[in-house]
Amino acid sequence: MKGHQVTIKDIARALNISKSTVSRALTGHANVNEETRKKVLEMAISTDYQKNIIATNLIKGRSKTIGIIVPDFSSSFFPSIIVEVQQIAKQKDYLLLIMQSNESYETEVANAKLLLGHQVDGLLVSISQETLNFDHFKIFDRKNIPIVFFNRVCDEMMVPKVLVDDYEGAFSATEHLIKIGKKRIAHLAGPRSLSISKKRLNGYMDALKQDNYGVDEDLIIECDLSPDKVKIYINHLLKIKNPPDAIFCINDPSAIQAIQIIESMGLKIPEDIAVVGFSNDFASELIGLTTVAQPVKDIGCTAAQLLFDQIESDKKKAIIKQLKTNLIIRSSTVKSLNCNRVK
Amino acid sequence: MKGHQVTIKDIARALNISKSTVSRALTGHANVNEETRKKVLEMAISTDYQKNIIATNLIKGRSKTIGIIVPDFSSSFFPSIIVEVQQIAKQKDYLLLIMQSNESYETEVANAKLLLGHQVDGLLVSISQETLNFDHFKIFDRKNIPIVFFNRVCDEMMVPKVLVDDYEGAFSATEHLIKIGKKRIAHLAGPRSLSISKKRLNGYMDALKQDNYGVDEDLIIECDLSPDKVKIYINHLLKIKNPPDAIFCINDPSAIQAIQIIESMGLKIPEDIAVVGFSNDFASELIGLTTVAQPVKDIGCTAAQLLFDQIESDKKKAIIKQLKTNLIIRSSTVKSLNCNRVK
DNA sequence: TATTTTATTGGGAACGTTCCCAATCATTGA
DNA sequence: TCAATGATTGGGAACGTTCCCAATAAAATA
Repeated sequence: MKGHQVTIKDIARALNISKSTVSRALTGHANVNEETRKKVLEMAISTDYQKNIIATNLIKGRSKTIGIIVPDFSSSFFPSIIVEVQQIAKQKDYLLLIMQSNESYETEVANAKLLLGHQVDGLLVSISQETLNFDHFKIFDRKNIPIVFFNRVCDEMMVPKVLVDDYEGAFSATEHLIKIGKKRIAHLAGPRSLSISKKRLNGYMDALKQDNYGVDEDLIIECDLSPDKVKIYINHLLKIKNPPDAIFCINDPSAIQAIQIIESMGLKIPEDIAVVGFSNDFASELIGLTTVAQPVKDIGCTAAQLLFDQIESDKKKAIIKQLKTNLIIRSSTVKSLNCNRVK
Repeated sequence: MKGHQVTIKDIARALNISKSTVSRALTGHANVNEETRKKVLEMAISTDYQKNIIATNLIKGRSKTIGIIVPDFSSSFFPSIIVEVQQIAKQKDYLLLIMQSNESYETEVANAKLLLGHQVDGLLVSISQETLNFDHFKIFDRKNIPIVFFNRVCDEMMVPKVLVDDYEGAFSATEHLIKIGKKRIAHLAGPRSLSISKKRLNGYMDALKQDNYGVDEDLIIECDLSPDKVKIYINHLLKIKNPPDAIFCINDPSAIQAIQIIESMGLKIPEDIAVVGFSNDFASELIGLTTVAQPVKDIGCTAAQLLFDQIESDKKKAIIKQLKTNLIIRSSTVKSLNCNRVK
């Protein structure tokens, strides 16, 4: 179906000039007669000529394209970051290739290979929860294609990373639960494979220890991030002999799920059980979830900036930027606070 | 910084064979000695060889790439559709280029041109609220590059479109408000430029007329889709001399905003004012918003399918698929219904 | 008038592939 | 022994650009 696309050659033939001249006229290069240029430009418009960026990239040996691999679009977190990156890429005249790993290692590897094949000039990554092997990213490093990790990072690679202070965030969330008088604080932890899980777990445990609370292993559940599993674990937590009076969840979606389950069992939030999440997704404000806010815009900008710094400067530097989190207290931990849900 | 990428030529030189043979070995073509193939494959792996898809696309005259232009990522609606499209594209071995117009006509035009330059084999579009001129899409048609509109469509182009029954959805939403006894039902309408706005407005008006309710022009406010504006209009509606007892909003984000404003003024939902939205975003279930659900998965799949039908079959057909909506009644219109927000 | 300078142009290689066509060689059959 | 067949290979054009280098013509200088 795709008919013949107009090329520089067609314009050259039609005007009876060489393709070199047409190329010069179109790219705004010097040394082309004004009259000729005008004729070329007119012809280009009237024939719907559109330059083949692919061909240009091939000859220039760079693609003006960067890739980003994120786990999913199931909350507002990654889409928000992508919006920021997209904006910076656009302003640098780069194309952004967006890929989802769907939390699958295999898909992530396939995505990485695909991006390599498409000759990306740089890569942003937040790894899947399954990823333990990083060979597919090390290839980029070997080929000198800059790579920047954000949020879910690869510890063993010496490349720039953008993180938030997960330990500190988890610590203050737990401390908050202690301050409002909770005695048995559970933690729905993330998969052990992710360093953010470990850091948040440590923040949680250290806050408990500091206040002379014992760490009860029964109250810590490591779970993968699929919704079905979360349901099972929350239900389990509510049914143990000495159930928790608060739950600090690894992220907002699981915290929101927890709230739904807890309320459906007739328990009161926050009186019976208080809930805290992590990230401050769009939905969290609406349902009144107390959560550790991550500076999404800043994460996106910083990661993109670090990437372009490397692309443009040709030097490697394994900077680690750690951004601040911010505990936002809402009605899932403090009753009196306003909550915008339909009562 | 970007070093020399390994090419087919390098492998050929290293093994002292021709690049034709290497190409054949790598593409799995017939007529290559098993031993030679093995050597080539080994060398490819040990040198991190990655085939340049760009070059292949150039020579094959197609890009195995499709583009999608959506207004934004500010609700779950478009991301959800993209996830579906992404999945189908992947399974067809196509790359998906995701662009956002940010509700800006100019950006949309730039996006379309960029996708043309990147030689997309097809395009999916949901137009921005500013778009009144469609020349940038007609170019695709002239170049015989298939295009499919979804949700926010271009009426004047004879190409496939995927729609939901907006009229019917709005009608049943309004009817629902009438049934629960509301007398002054307002409508926060979308921008006149979008046909979905008109259809939803008509559905709203016809439902009122059918039940012998007069249409009060004071209760219909046309607004663009920016959050600030929505705030102003809702505030206005609540302050007119004879204020509404229900509001049917053009979409979920504005309905959610309406709820926030109404509650912050001390009014009760749904007793004082009932609110209905449109789309059933992720957040809507959480806050108990009654809404007209759109089948996002189906929209994404259908649109992608229609696009690939055209790409693969080479024939044009201006099918219009109209999918069913589904009114989901929650606590923003019926009090007794469960709502999962933190009380 | 002869020579240099300047403006404008065309030719052709290159980017990394694919793929057609011929070339080579060994093997088979008559 | 010779032609025919088959397997395997290499050469080279092509995709649509960019860009270097040379060619041409006109204008300026000597």
